[in-house]
Amino acid sequence: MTEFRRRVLSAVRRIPAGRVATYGDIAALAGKPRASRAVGNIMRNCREPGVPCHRVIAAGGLLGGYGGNLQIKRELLRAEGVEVGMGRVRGFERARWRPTPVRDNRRGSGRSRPPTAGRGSSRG
DNA sequence: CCGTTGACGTCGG
DNA sequence: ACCGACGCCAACG
Repeated sequence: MTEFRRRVLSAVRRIPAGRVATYGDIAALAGKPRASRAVGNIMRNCREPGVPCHRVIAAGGLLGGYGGNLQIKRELLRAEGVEVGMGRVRGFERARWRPTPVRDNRRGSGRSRPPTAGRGSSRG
């Protein structure tokens, strides 16, 4: 059990029913906004009880994957009130879990983009 | 919107 | 310990 791992599981557990979160969000909550992949891996072997890995979807509201049982994932979400379309969540932005509701005075900004380091750095 | 690219972290053989 | 695969994401052209 690594620090990252437990953080991810913890973040997923924090996802309330009727809402969804993306791998990137979970990864970010875990402290690694770039470890979205790792989150997927952790979810894959999601054997931990109480971890609603079905509430974790891909970016853009895409269901993502569920060991090929996307059907199950879809039903689970729908059972919680999350409308799911053709492999995509309806009102994804609405159902997107907001651990930090940016209900600040200013609007439009506030979302700091991660320093996508590497882009054009050393390739090959 | 599509294809390509760079990066993190974990699992399985 | 090494390598490939993965339920991915953001950015560029």
